Amino acid sequence: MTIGVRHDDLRRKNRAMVIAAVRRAGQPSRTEIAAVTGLSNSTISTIAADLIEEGILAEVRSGETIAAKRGRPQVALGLNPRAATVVSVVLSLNSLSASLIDYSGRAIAHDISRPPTLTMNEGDLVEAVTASVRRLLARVQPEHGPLLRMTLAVQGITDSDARKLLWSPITPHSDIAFADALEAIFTIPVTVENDCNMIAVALRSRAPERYSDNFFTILLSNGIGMGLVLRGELFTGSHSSGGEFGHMVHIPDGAQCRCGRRGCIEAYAGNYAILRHARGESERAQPAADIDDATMLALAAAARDHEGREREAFQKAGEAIGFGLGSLFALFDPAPVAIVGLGTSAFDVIEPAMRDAISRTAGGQHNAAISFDLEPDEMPLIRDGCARQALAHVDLEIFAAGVLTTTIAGKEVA
Amino acid sequence: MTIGVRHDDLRRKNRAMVIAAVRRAGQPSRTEIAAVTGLSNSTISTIAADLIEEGILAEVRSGETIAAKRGRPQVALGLNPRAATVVSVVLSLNSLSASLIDYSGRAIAHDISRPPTLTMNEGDLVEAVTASVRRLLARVQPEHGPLLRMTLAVQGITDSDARKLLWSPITPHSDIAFADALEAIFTIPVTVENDCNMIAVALRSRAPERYSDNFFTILLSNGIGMGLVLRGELFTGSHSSGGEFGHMVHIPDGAQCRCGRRGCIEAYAGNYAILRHARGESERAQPAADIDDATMLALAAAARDHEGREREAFQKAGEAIGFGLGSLFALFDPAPVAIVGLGTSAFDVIEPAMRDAISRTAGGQHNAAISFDLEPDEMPLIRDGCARQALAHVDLEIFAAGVLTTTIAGKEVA
DNA sequence: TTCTTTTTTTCGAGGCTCGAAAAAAAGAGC
DNA sequence: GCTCTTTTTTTCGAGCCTCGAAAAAAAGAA
Repeated sequence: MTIGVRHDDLRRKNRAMVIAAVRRAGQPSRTEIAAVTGLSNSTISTIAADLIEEGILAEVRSGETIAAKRGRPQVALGLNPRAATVVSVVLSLNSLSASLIDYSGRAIAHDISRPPTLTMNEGDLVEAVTASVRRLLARVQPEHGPLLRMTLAVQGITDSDARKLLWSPITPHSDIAFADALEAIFTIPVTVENDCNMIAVALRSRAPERYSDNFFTILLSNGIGMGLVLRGELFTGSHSSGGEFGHMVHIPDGAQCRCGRRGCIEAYAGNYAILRHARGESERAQPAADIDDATMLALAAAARDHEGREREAFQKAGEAIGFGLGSLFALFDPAPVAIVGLGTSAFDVIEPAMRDAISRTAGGQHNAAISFDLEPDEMPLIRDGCARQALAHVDLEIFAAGVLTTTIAGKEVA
Repeated sequence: MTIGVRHDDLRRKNRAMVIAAVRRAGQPSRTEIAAVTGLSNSTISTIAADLIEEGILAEVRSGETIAAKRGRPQVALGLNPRAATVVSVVLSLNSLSASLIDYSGRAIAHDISRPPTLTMNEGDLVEAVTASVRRLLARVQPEHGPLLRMTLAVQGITDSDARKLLWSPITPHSDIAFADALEAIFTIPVTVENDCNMIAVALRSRAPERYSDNFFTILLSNGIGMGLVLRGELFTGSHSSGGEFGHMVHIPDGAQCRCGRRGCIEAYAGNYAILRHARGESERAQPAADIDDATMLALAAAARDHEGREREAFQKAGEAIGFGLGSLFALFDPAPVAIVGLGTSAFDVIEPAMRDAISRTAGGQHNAAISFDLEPDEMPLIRDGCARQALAHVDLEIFAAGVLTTTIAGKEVA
């Protein structure tokens, strides 16, 4: 059952809230934080003083703060960029990108490489990641904060502890224990996350007014991925990474899907499915593993240009996604949807069929009110979401706990 | 954003936790509560003393507590049945049942009537409910606790505040403001809840070891209802009552559904759909509004007895439910499922087709591990869930807040 | 009757938040 | 340039809350 609230939890939670308020608002004053959190000025003052002394926050005295009002001017509080650093690694098909992020969320350095993920063996894949992170760290001056967290985003399914990659389209191998391997080398906590989930995290922090309570992010690429946020929290299922929108059933016993089953949404809306249909191949034809962007852009151009199999293929894709979303809306009520990835470049061809499908479902009653945000480039979102996720862990698990205070009270001088 | 934790919230939360622990465990001792909640013995002792003084808990000195061990015997704590009463009302097709429940969850009295809901006008429907509650209360001796809450369960869709019935198959009228009407008369807070959600609440309290984190309850009757519990909390969508499993899309542009759209799961698995198929009617035939139990039992018997359209109809139903569950499992990972209602009487005919369908979906990999609980009679579950829901409100909003203590501290003697 | 054992209560210490008051840091007015 | 006003931030004492240790209570065991 729920565990009791102990006395020290109180301070920990309120510290976390102050940090979160600063992260969200940018550079709020103590008074603003008090207003937002509902705590008293004196409490915020005390907590802020602690956090500043611990080097987590810093007073920002930029020349132009706000309109010079009468009265004592507000002192803006900001995250101290040197309080910590985190590493955000994005591993995708034939592509690997590691970034060092400071505590305020700014990128310090990147390391980008293009390992042939489909043909590498398991050990080499892990080695590629560690080598990339090593290069990244070697290049950095020591004046940045201590490295406290690493998050790895991969397409595919992870275990519920976010420690292993159970299955991924980028490699034939399964059950790769990335977190263990990386933790052993870099001696900091590591988690392995699904890429679409990280996109959702990024969108929430970028546009909280739109993406807050319930929303979906859908990644259109060779496969169809989904990030699912319910009640403001990432839903990742009870066993694996959940949210397998692409493998909801569209047509029972329908087209052959990459997953081995038939009729999944992905088997109509994934790049391979669109290509297959455009080429006039059978619905049972074996899915292609990797389709380059140029091919898909050419298909989209052809679909836009004239009637024919290409246009039909995108319409089928739109229909599959539309019925899928309709089912989601039946379950969760209409919620904001973000469509991410190269597939957005063909969205004008996809959208009419998609909306038509939605309007034929239970979610369709709000069809007009449903709007789709398009984000063509998923990479920056994934990287950003990864960083946010890692920073959130640092905030909650390390800085909110107030290690320094505890140590002083527990062992050292009074 | 999340609001700060204030000092008095602490006591309120811990009081709520003690009450919850007693409600869950039955008659735990103070020591057991301390162990379960992680709070110290002294804290539990203080809180328990307060709650006893306020008449919320009571020491239970039944002769046979537990095996007489050495040492000071544990004193069992129980909910004081007279601390409060709540009313649980279940309104379904041509049937209305109101129950008075004491604070310990035991039913004190019932009032059962059979109003013709399909033909009544809106005002009469509200009047039927108030009259039933009035009869119920009139019959009760005054020695029971004060009436503090009422919950009304109805099939259909409610608004997000649980105050109105937006749509229901039991009446042609819509937007019925039950909560306002009842609150005006009985001067206690009232909420209107979906029946399947209340089934989920009941199951969680009856078998928490099975139904805790994520689970689904599916009600098979003329329509198909669902209760959805995610992360231990009822999910009710952002706008309406959500969880419209029956209106997820099974076959795009398929059979005519009662909701006016086509291809919904319900259009294959609802009683009217099964009857329609068994009679050899077209998939486009208008759904029947009310089918009596005997007809459905006869269909099930026929299906069990010999091959033919009846059996085929139930198989189609199983397939629709199976693919729907497969999609759910793709989204949420496999989770316990409870099948409720008269439809369970035909479950032996439905199950093979259902399992076969699930095994052809992404959720199918765990097919063997998926077990279905059957609960033929939904009424006691709905009634019980309603009562639990009302009691939970009393626990959290009234008793945990400690009105008495506040009053004393705020205005009266010290 | 005395000793053990276990549960429950009591009591003082230490933390935390709050409100009120004080201090600080500006602009406004003359 | 000085004083007044306004707003933000800090300080301080009061009041709760939880905790651990010790005491009290309530049995069975010897």
